[in-house]
Formats: sequence, structure tokens, C-alpha cells
Amino acid sequence: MTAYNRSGIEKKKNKNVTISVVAKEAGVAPSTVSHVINGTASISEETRKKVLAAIEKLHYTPNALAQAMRQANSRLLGVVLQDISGEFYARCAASILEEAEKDNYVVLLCDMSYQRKKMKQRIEELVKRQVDGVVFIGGNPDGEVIRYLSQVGIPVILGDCSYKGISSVEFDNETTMERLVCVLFEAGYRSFGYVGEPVGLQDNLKARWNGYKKGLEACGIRLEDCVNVFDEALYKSKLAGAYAIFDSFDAKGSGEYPDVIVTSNDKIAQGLIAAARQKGIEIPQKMAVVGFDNSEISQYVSPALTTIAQDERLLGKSCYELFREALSGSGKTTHIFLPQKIVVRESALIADEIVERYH
Amino acid sequence: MTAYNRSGIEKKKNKNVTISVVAKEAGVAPSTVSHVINGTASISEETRKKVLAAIEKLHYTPNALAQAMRQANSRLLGVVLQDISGEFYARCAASILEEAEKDNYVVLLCDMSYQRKKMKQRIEELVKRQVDGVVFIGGNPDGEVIRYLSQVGIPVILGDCSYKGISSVEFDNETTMERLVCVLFEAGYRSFGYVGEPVGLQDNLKARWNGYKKGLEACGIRLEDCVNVFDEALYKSKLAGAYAIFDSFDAKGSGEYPDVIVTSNDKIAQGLIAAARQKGIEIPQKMAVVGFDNSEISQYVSPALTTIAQDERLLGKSCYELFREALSGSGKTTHIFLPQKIVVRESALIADEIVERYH
DNA sequence: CTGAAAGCGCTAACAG
DNA sequence: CTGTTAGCGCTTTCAG
Repeated sequence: MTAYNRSGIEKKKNKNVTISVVAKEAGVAPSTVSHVINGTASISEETRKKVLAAIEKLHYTPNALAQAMRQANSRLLGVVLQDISGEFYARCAASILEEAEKDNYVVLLCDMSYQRKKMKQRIEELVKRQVDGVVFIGGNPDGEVIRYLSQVGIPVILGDCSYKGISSVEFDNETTMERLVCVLFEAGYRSFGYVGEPVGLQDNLKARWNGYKKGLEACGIRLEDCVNVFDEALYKSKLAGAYAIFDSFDAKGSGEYPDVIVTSNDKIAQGLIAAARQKGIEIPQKMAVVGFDNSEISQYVSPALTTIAQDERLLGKSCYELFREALSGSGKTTHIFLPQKIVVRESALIADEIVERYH
Repeated sequence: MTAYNRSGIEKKKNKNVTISVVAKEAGVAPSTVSHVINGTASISEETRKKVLAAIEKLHYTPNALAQAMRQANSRLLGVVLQDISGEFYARCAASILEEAEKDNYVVLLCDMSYQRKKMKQRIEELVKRQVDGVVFIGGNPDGEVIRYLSQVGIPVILGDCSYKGISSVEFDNETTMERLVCVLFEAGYRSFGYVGEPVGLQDNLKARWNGYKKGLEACGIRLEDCVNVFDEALYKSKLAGAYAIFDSFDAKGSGEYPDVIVTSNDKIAQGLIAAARQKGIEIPQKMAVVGFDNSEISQYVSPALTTIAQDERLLGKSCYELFREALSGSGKTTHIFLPQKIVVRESALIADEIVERYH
């Protein structure tokens, strides 16, 4: 029923419905309006009604920028991740978004696209924007950036990576990978291969690689007897990259493949499997392949992927909770480790009882 | 070399490095500092140096909130999409993020999770935050929300959906789908099936469905002779949902399947294929399946998916550009249509020359 | 219970 | 070329 400017869509400027306009309309002072909105003082039922009516009539919406300036917080959370197109990151992000929403927090998303050099600049942008905190997912925290954030008093939470003195929630990658190798060994696989991105840029990859090595050692297998390939190209295209990599296995000997190849990602596993199929190499009979992340599709491909499952939503949620905790200022740093699970399907066969034994 | 508060991480409040602190340090007026930062007046080399030194020394970072309040814009863009975990949306988002970054815009991301009712509230939050514009990707624009945004003067850009009088960039879903059906018919497929989410909530699905019907008509096939299933459950889990749906085809007759099933998404196609495999039905020999979206994995599964490819990054980029254009205030509304491509692989066989003929 | 006044950090006239 | 002033929209003492 309100009369808007009849020109319909206009330039701006018509959004001059400020708190004092409302106050005028209601015949009270701006501070009174503020009080009824924020419940920050007790107001007589009568004036409260008048104010509410004015708000309604004018379609008043508080300006969060102005609010943030007066108060200590902006209710803005920065989330920095490596690649929103990756299922892992997307799930984490979705979960953080969901939690933030419940708190009237809003998230400023930064996708680093695995480009570490952009980090500093992007973080500065977030700081300018007065975010109340920053959650990093994945990657390998940059000490300089972390220190900077600490100096300006912005809490930092790390997801699936870690840094001394900073709260984090990680999956138990190292343990899981070690267990995976042992379980595979127990299932009869004797020669191993590893395919993944270079581990330097990602803490979680590093942890997995370490677990792989530990597992090998525990099983009495020498690392030199394994074919381990790290390829930068996998950052950009896991499927095509892995597909191309398959040749490196063949190049070595002739027709000699490891019994099982462990990978850092389901897409890499799938790329390998596609290449194997193309070459007539049967998976898992001739060679087994294990993925990582339990992507939604992994159980619908053929052979269905044996992989590692983890609750990314829980990771996201936990990160958000740590952020809120950090805000309330206990000052303590917390490190949470979340379990992962070996999911046996077709691409690598392992008897259930073996998996359970290593649980 | 600067001495920070030695306690390291502190609560806030130490971030009191405002423009006037810098000004004092440099022995000039705040406005002068502002001018050197923004290049909004010519400054003598001498004072400029002093100011820059002070900024450096104090680690001054402008407060974007305050800037936004003084100026007309916040350099904040709201992006609203249905499901960040979907490859389609993730790609669009990634592209918008990338473009925004170049402009020092920052994006406030909202994931609706296909829940239409949350829309209004979320949009209000964005408005409170003073976003300079909102880009909607997918879904079915809510007239009320669009009007509200127009009233408060916030430009709206629609991606892969449309609304009267609002700029949009869409894929040419209807045309493509119609063409797909014709091409399939030409390739010898005579009986058709369709599997997808109910089309009411998504403009792009509606367009595809319309195209499907038009194609059928053009080929002289009656809609009643087709098995078309719409399932709400597909919104939440396309793979599992499609897998479950497969039975509905069997239930009808006995062992009678359409020659080809057209779907709204690669995941749905893959779910169907997995179910078929489980039942011993060969794809594409016994029945062909066509996906949609050309997900990265689609060419690495077996059978490789015949599907529809589209450039989501271009869509994202175009949306961003329309947004910027809208800001500069030409006031005109633009509708862009982006082409899609039929990608023939293994799950549905079509001779290249047929596809080309319909191009 | 309500209002007046101050000021968050910044920029945009306008003087000088 | 540089400084003074005013004020964006809001919240918050502090009086009344």
C-alpha cells in the first residue's frame, strides 16, 4: 500500500529510509527506534507500536555497514579455500554457509584456485572489509598471513591444515593413510603406487603422503620399490592429468603395474581407471586403485571406487564453531581431529574383517 | 621492524590505526592522507612520501565499511545460487568470484539449497549489508523478491533463468533440447524417456522440458508414448534418486525400456546407468542415456556420457559484466543467450554428421 | 521510559 | 597543494 517512487527502478538515493526518517515518522527520537529494534532498553508498548508501524510503512532496513561501524563486529566471516569446484571444498563451504546463516553471519568467499601468491592480497581485502574472522580450508597456511591476521586481532581457524598456535580441525589423514596401506597389504597387495599432487602446498596431502610412507614401512616395503608420482598438473585437472599419468607406469617396465595404486582424490583414481580401461587393463584384477574423498559419484561408477570417506560437513561446522568460540574470547586454541573411514567397493578388494581389524 | 603489542594476539581495539592516526604520524590532515590513498587530488611529492611512510610504519589498512558509508557503493556483490556442491553452480560461482576479484569487488555468497522459502530472508540480509547488486544463478526468480530489490535500487542479474524486465544471461536450453531430441530421432532412437527434477522451481529445467516436448512433436512422437518421470528427490540426491527411479521403467511393462532416456543432469544419467548395469541392461545397446552439463568426469566413466556442454564460466563472467553495466546506470536491460553443444560419447550414439546437420 | 549529543572512520566540498 | 568542516547511518552513554 505504500507509494514507492513511481518511476520504478531508480538509481539509488531513494534508499534514504534511515533510522531518523523512521523516527520522524513515528514522532520519536532515533535512539528510541534503535532501542525497539535491538531490544536494548525497555520501551512502552505504545511507542513501540508506533515505531514498528513506521518501520513497516517505510520498509525500513537497518544499514549493516553503519551498525558494524558503531559496534565492534561486522558479522562478516571470511572463508578462504582452494577450489570451490572441488567436491571436498564445496561441501565444507556449504556447511559453513549453513551454520553462518543461523547466526546472521554472512560469508565473504575467496577462492584461491591453488594460487598461493594471491593469498596476501586477498586477505588484505578481507581485513579491509572488517571480517570478524577467517576460516582457511585446505592448503598450507602461510605464516606471514597468519601472523598478520593475529596482529590485527582477527581470529583464524584452519580446516584440514594446521599451524602452530592456531585452532584447527583436521581429518586424521596420516593415520588413515597408514591404516589403508596396512589393510591393503593384509589383503594381499604387495607392490604399491601413489599418484597425487605435489604435497608441498597442501598440509592434508603431506599428511597422507607421510601416512603412506609409514604404512609402507610398517609392512616392510621399501619406498624405492614403489612407483610414486607427483604431478603439478593434477591441481588443475585431476581427471585429464591422471589419465595422462597412466603412461608413466607403463613406461617403467613393460606391462608391469603395481598391485595397487593409492591416490589423493577420487577424480585421480577415476582418470587412472579410465586410462587403464582404454589400455585393456582390468581393474581391480590386474591392478587395484583407491581413491580419496568418497565423492558422491564414486559408488555409481564401474568399478565402484574403493575410497576414503570423511564428513566434510562436520569439518565445516566445527570450523564455524571454533570461530564463534574464538570470538567469545576464551583465547585458547583447540585442535580437533576428525576420523575417516575406508570404504571398500570394487576398485580395490579388501575383506571387511581386515578393515575392521585395523579400525 | 615495527613494535607490535608484545602480547601477540589480542582482542581487537589495537586495530585503532585510523586515517587520523596516520595523519598525525605524518603531520598532515586526514583528508590529505585520503587524497594520497585515493589519488583524488594532486599532492606534493614530499608530503606524499611522508604519508606513505606513515601508512607503512603503522600498517594502516583503510576501513572499507567506513568508505562504503561515505560513498555510494560498498563493492559488495551478492551471489545467490541453489547448490554450491553442484558442478554447474560451482563453476558459475568460481567465474564470478574471479571476475569480481579483478575489480576489488568481494562476494557475499548465499546457497539456497533449493529452499525457496529462505529466499526473502536471505535477500533482506544482503540488502542490509548494502550489496551493490545481486546475481541469481538458477532457480526460478521470485517476483516479490525481484520487485523488492528494484524498489531499493539494487540491480539484479539473472543467470540461467529469466524475469520480465530484468537483465539475464541464459543458456539456450529449449533450443538445445529440441535439437537433441531431433538428432536422437534421426540417429534411430524411436521411443523416449525423460528423467529430471520437477520443472516448476527451475527455469532452466522448464526450458529443457519444453524443448523436449517440441522436439518430440517435431519428430511426430506423442508425449503419451514416452516415459517421463519427475522426481522431487532428485533435487537432494541425483545419483541415488536416479538409481532408485530406474525401477519405474521396469515396472511399466516387462523388460521394455525406451530406446533413449534424456536427463536433466549428468549425475542423474550416471545413476540410471549404474542401475542398468546392476540389472544387466547394456547401455547404449539396450537403452541409451543422455546426460546434461558435461561434468568433468563424464568422459572418464564407462560408458562415457553423451551429454550437453555449456560454458558456465562464460555465464558467470557475463553475469558479472551485466552487473557492472547496470551499476554504470545505462538502465537498459539485456538478455544474453549462450549456446550449448551436444557432445556425443558412448552412452548414446549419434553420427557426427547428424549432429552437425542440426547445428 | 525517552531524547540529545557524541562519534565510529572515512571522504567530499570548500577554503585558504 | 593542503586543511577545515560536515556528515554517511547508526548506537550509546548520559540526562531528564
